[in-house]
Amino acid sequence: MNRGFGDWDGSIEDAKRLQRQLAEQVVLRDDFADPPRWLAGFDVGFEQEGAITRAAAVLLDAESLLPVASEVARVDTTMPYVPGLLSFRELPALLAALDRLPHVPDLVFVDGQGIAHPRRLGIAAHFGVATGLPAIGVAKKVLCGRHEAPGPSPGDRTALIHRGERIGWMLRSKARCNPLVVSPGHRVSMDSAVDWVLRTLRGYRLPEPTRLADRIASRRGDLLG
DNA sequence: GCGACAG
DNA sequence: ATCTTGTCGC
Repeated sequence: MNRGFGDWDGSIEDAKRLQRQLAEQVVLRDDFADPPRWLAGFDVGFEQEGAITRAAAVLLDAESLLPVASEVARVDTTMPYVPGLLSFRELPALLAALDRLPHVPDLVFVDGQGIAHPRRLGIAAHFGVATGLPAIGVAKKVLCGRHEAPGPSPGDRTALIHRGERIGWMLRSKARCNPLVVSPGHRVSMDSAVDWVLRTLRGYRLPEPTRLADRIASRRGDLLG
């Protein structure tokens, strides 16, 4: 394919048109190695007052959840942050980081929404369609949709609904912590999306793939501590 | 028209 | 996202 932006002309309106077009290509069924061998987590941070976009990619062994590699890619920031168009700002850096990993992951976790998006193409879904890789979106806040508050225990969840459609889950990953917004991105079912987030938790609010990528992208240190 | 609004 | 230490609550 290209780089994930097809024939986008650079305008806001055309970006939305492309999102609706790419959203039609999203696959919401489980279609990845069973069991997956390699997992990967992705997140973005910024340097120089936002002039540079820094993407972090961490590869983990699916069985042990231990990181086996981590890469950082820096690219010039081109677009401003616009709610609903996040991927147009961050996807280029994420793809650059992906290219640096020593192995192609079997399942990817991206910090942000999957299909829990106004046009069903959050950054995790865009990443999935652009790369063809199975992806799950793990966000810290809701972009759109309504929901009931999930119970207090880890694992408790409620449905996130937008315009009558089921678009994701509100998941309590850890006691006394705000719930996560989990939604499938590509080649992953609604149920597997939450199951995999739960299976990769390590006592923190965020699942390991995203938690580790977060630390690196935000310049807090390496894979230790 | 008004408020909300991933990172 | 980012600027940033201690502090309140469980």
